[in-house]
Amino acid sequence: MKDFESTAETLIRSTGDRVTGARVHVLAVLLGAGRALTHNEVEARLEPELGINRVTVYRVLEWLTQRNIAHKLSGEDRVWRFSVQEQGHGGQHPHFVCNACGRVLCLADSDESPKPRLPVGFQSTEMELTVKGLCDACNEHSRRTAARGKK
Amino acid sequence: MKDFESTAETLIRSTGDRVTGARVHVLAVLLGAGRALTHNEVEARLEPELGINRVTVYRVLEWLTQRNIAHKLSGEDRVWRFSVQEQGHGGQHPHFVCNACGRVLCLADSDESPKPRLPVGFQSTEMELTVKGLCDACNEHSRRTAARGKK
DNA sequence: CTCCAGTTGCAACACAAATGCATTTGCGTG
DNA sequence: CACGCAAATGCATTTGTGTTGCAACTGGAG
Ligand SMILES: [Mn+2]
Ligand SMILES: [Mn+2]
Ligand SMILES: [Zn+2]
Ligand SMILES: [Zn+2]
Repeated sequence: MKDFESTAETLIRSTGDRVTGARVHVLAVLLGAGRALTHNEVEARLEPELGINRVTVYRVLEWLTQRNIAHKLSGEDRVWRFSVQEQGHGGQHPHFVCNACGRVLCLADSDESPKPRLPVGFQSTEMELTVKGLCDACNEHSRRTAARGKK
Repeated sequence: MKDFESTAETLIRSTGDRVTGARVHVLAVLLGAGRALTHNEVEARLEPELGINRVTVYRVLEWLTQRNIAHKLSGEDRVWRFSVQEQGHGGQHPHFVCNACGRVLCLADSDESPKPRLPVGFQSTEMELTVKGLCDACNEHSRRTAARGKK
């Protein structure tokens, strides 16, 4: 908890921009999440007595993205998800989305480059890979359900 | 035009469901587009005198997706885009998004499978690859602008 | 031609995200 | 430490996409 807040403060201070309560608390939430969070999930994890406004959370998340402290990604549910830029993950890295619970997380960079053929005149600058499937929890759950059915 | 409409009618009739004006016209628009269109783009290309309702367009696009005549994909702008399922493109295929004009189109399937490493307990069922860059038109445009700047 | 399940139109709704503007605050300066 | 002000925030309102409930309409089977 407190640990995430001090890490957050350091990261924010390093940008040269203002260190505000909202920024520290929002970033601390992201640091402690271990996965990509929606705006709503971030807001739900902020203690209510902090009185941080909904719009402020939006703006802080946007600011974190611009400063490359976090990155945002769009999902099938038309909702932005934000995740801290973990070290070891390059600027571009694949993501995983659980088809059952919707969890989203960043994956380690794979060395390979698929590079599909583009039409003539087209030029590629970046690439985004999303892997879909079942996360550990949902996988375990479905395994157990199947076993129970067999009995 | 008329050609797309008859193709559309054939495709729709083959589903066994009702062949309605809205379905024929919406599908004809998609067939003539050559790229993925948003709901708004589809609506804009429908002649106003047809009097096809906004909600109907949504429902037709959804129906086309369920019947695998079209497929929908989510973009960074939180807007669904619909594209006819072209033959030669498998159920899963990569997509291209132009960073300048936002054009979205389907790419031919690449034979390679990148398969990034997943955390333990995770299971992958499908994968989505999006290539970003400049389309032919925007590429040409930026090339010309650069040349003019040099002069 | 008749009938009715499937389809459509319309109004209202849901909900993430953005915007305008007044108020507050972090922090550099003296 | 108090001051000043650009940056940040809170609040109300708006925007944009997509959805839902329900009454009216219609494609096409019989
Ligand atoms: Mn990521
Ligand atoms: Mn496609
Ligand atoms: Zn899951
Ligand atoms: Zn373009």
